[in-house]
Amino acid sequence: MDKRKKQIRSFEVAELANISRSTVSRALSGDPRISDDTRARVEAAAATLGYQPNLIARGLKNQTTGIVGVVVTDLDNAYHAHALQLLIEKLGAKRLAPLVFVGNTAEGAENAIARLMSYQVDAVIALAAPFSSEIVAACRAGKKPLVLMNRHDGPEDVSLVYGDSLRAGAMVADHLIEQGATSFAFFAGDDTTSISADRERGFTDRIYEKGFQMVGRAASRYLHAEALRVAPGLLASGAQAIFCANDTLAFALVDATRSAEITTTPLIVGYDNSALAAWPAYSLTSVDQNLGEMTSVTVDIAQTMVTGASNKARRVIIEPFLAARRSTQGQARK
Amino acid sequence: MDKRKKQIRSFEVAELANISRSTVSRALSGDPRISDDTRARVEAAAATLGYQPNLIARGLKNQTTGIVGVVVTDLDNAYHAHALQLLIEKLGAKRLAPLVFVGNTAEGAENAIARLMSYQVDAVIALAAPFSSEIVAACRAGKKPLVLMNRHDGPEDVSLVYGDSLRAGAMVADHLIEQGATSFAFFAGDDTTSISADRERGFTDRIYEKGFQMVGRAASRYLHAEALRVAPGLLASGAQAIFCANDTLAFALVDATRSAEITTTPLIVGYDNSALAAWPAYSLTSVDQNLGEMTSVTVDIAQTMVTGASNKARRVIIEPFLAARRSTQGQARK
DNA sequence: TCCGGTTGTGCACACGTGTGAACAATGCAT
DNA sequence: ATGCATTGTTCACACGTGTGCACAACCGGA
Repeated sequence: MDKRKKQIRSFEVAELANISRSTVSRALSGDPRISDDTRARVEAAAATLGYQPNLIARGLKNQTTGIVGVVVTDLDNAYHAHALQLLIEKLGAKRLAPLVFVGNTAEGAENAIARLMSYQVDAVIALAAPFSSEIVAACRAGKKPLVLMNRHDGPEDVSLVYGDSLRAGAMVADHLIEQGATSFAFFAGDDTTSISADRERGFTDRIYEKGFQMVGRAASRYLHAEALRVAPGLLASGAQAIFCANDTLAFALVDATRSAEITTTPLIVGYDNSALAAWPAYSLTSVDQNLGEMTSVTVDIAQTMVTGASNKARRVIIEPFLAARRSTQGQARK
Repeated sequence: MDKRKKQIRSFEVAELANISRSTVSRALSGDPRISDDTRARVEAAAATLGYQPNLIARGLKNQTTGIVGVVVTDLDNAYHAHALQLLIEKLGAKRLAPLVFVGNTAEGAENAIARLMSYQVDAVIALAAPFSSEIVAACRAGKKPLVLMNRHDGPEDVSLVYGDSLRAGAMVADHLIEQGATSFAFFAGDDTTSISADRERGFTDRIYEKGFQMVGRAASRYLHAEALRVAPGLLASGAQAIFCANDTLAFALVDATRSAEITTTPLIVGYDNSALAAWPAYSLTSVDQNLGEMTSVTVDIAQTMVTGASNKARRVIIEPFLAARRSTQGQARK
């Protein structure tokens, strides 16, 4: 209807303060050449009019928008959803705005990246994106800094932030050996990234190093239903302790132990320490990747690149820790 | 380093095609006044150069950015996370870009909205935002259309999309009565929105209408740990069937029945039909709000307002349905 | 009075795009 | 040959902002 009621611009502020538009800009940006009383007058005028600068126009002029593209896949996975939340919160705290795209479908991914670049984002954060090669190419073409979360391989010019999967695998092995287990198995995921493979390698290397044997292995996509079908075969291996590449797999495995008729329940360890792991229904021992620190470091890197303080790609490894719960207390679970 | 390698603009395309810049713009936007062969030439040039229009500049000129602000709270709640994922996907399918803000902290909320408006979003979608009054005020001041998801009250000029909680409550009551229950209880949430209250009213009204009695009631925030502390008191009421305002509450209630020493486990119904409800560990009967349709309608409304096809606020009620599982099969659970 | 320095402000341009209006070219009828 | 409609293209401006440069005002010293 009366949509033509104009948005208030810096011009209106200048008019009210009896001053030129450029002085308004300088006063609000803290230019030292502006006298204190005119600055006060400008600020008063801006406040009464409720002036908010148009960040689109500013972005066009300054060639920097304050927008960070975030590419994420599979938000059904609680771990990714939590990471996204932390990213959004921490970007917001640094006055960066996240433009989020979900790239599940392969065709949508290509498209999403193109649109993301069209919006002149200052940086791109990709979270567990399987199609990262296109992203890398697009960011390189557009000269945009790129941070990959949860991947440990990539070209020289992209930043990497990821958990120390090898060390985590070793930690889990030590913990299970301490609890008295002597035969072991691994429940793998189907990552296109090699995250699952690293967890497995760190685990098995330590097992062998300590003189024990791996007696079973299975793999499944990170879907509860599918993992549930695969689980009985893994349980049949008779392993006393099973390390799962992911909490979802671990929950399915626990569910399988309940429905199947087995004499002894193995010790079970998951990965991601999702909220559900702490619930009494599972009380699952799980590796915590320290997502809080991981996301903090990620946005720090992104911001550093944006402000131009440095454009050197960095790679940071985050140390995980183990949240031990009932699922690895051999005696308590008879 | 060599960051001064210029981004290719429409000017470069025009240069390559031996044509003026405005003709490039018209050719790509499908203006019928452009001859077919020049259009083909322009498209070829754009393709070889990999031209992607600068949406920031376009947004400034057209006064419409294609960006939709999404405000969400509490992404830890799997239900919200899932809704956000669907919103992002469906906005993407309509070529709208979601700028996401999390407004958990009250101080951050005010700030987030201001920045959101500064980015000249075309519309705002608020998902279960408790601080909606500020959002309404900001959108009204900025003349931006606003869609509230999962709220059934609001001013005349904002659109509302929400599930029919009263009907869902009645459906649950009918289902439990069918299963043979004769005494009932309700486990309430602490919504600032009145969603939980509606679910309760629809439920109890039907219970009374059928001549039965409510014998218990408890309330908790939507946190597993807190709900777990409250649950035993509710179980002590001896109700044969308990309807929970939320799956999280229901899961806690189920956990409580396991740890406590009770002779008969009540029938339990949750709300949201989260992924976990289908897992065998709980197999929880739950109300499905039909999030797919809800989010579709929401982005449809947003898009309609953006394209200017209509600026009349709409309110749409989504019909829920019941996913019945083992938790309400009286005989199977002895 | 003139000059040079300091301090505060305004003019005009640029960012990359879309679009109304003007204009060149062509065909057709008078 | 001239007027007129049609078709394809270009010119010039606007969107709202930041900023280099010029410039006004003022002061102190010669």
